[in-house]
Amino acid sequence: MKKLTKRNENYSKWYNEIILRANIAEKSDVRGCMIIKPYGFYIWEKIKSILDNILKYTGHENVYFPLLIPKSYFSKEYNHIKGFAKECAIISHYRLKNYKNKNIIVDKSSKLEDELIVRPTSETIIWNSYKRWINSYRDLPILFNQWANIIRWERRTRLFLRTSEFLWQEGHTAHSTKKEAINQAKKILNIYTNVLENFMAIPVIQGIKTDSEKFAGAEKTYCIESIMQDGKSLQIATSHFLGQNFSKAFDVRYSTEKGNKEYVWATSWGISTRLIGAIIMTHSDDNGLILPPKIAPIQIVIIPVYKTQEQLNLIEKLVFPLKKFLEKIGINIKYDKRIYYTPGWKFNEYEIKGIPIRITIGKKDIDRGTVEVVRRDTLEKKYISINKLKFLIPKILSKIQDNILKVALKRKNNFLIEVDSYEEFIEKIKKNSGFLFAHWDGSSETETKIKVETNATIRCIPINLKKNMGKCIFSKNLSKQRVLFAKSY
RNA sequence: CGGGAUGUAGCGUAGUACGGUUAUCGCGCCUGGUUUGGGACCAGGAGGUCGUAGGUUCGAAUCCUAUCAUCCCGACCA
Repeated sequence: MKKLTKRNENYSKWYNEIILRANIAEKSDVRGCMIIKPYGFYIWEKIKSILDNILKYTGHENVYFPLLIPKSYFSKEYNHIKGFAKECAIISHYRLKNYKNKNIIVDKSSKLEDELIVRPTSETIIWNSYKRWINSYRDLPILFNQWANIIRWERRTRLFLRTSEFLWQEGHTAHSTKKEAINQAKKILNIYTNVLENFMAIPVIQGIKTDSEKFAGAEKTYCIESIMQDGKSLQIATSHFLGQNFSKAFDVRYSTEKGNKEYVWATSWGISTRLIGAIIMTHSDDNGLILPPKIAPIQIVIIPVYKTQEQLNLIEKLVFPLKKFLEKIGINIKYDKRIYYTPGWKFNEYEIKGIPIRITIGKKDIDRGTVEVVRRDTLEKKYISINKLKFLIPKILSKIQDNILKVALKRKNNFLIEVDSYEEFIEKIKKNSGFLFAHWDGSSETETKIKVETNATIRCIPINLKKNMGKCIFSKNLSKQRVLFAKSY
């Protein structure tokens, strides 16, 4: 097997190769849809279980709504469907028939009167139910979450970053006050930030989308953006304050304590399998994937090096108790004694897969009472005495977790550049230099012109970065604060 | 939807200008043996309706027509 394409030679080729070679996913015969393989799906399951626990702990409940949505529901919220109309899959028939021999055709007599839309997101079908479930202030808040797949008919797709079908989590909440709904949207943004930074080691920037970039149907879209190694921005999560748009469209009112009828306030929010793309592009290097220990399906791999059965027996006398001990404290270990692959082959294989720690044990080690321990993030090789090993392993795992966050954080800060002239802006954006932090006059016209001329968009109006007055780099008009421009995935 | 290109084994490919034995090579796969501390080696083996359909011809991967699919560039993209 040959080496991976290097990142600085062809970043997107490197990205595609790493997914195939690490056995995370592959393209399917269905255009724009991918097959997520066990190793990749395990990463998704880890992310899912971490977030799911936090959501449950903070009072959210999981539900499941149908995949298919009657077309008529969509027409109730015009702004919302406008954003999705061009990428909806429609079910118009429900039966096949055998034409001649093996030629299967659609049975035209099975045409549906009210066609069904494969969900691009579930606001409409969920709000149709909220109408029946919400009558009183006592019914609120409703904090529902759904783990599901959705379809958006994308013209151009990339594994994990933009696929026609993807897996996600969509939260849909209903509240009695505007303030509570806004707080909910912000709270979710913080939960996402926590999962990203503390578990996936991906440093992020919290912000608000401009009108042109916000979710169709939302009053305000909060978002999380992250910068990838190549200097392009990736939208990682969104949390929408929907105002009363859906409650008005679906006529969802509740009786207040005083007996008045009020429309309820809403939020929706989601993260998707796109996060797997973010992990790859945040942490990995030219040797392959680098996974944060907290979400790695396998945290440690042990590779025996042996010539005879007697040697293998000696090795296993050490390996089995160690494996048992570490598994007991919640560490996932793989012991790979396959004889038909050489140790050298395995070293490369597990490097591509990004397994945080590799332990090699051979006759030499047994004689010396040590094993060889290699960290995936630094590729640093150490010999550690067998006695100390079981206590040091958890420490090394947490060091790796900290270190890759630190590296990513440093890169993010280097990519964050203040720019005060349009000339400099154009020059930097040509080189994909990351987030350009520049003054903007707040108008959609300026935003569009900059986009047309430079291909850069306003990724967000940051929440936590300093605010000061200035002049718009494009129009020279007054600007209240700097915003983040970047090229994005 | 506009412009360009490509379809040959699981993957990557040679062969196509100018039609002519049994369609080339590498990786991977299977069997046996030797190996095993950074992608081992030797020997043998399996695997193809050359995207699909039609046409021209004594003869088509190669020429013609249609069709399908994919990729790239653009447009579009909460």
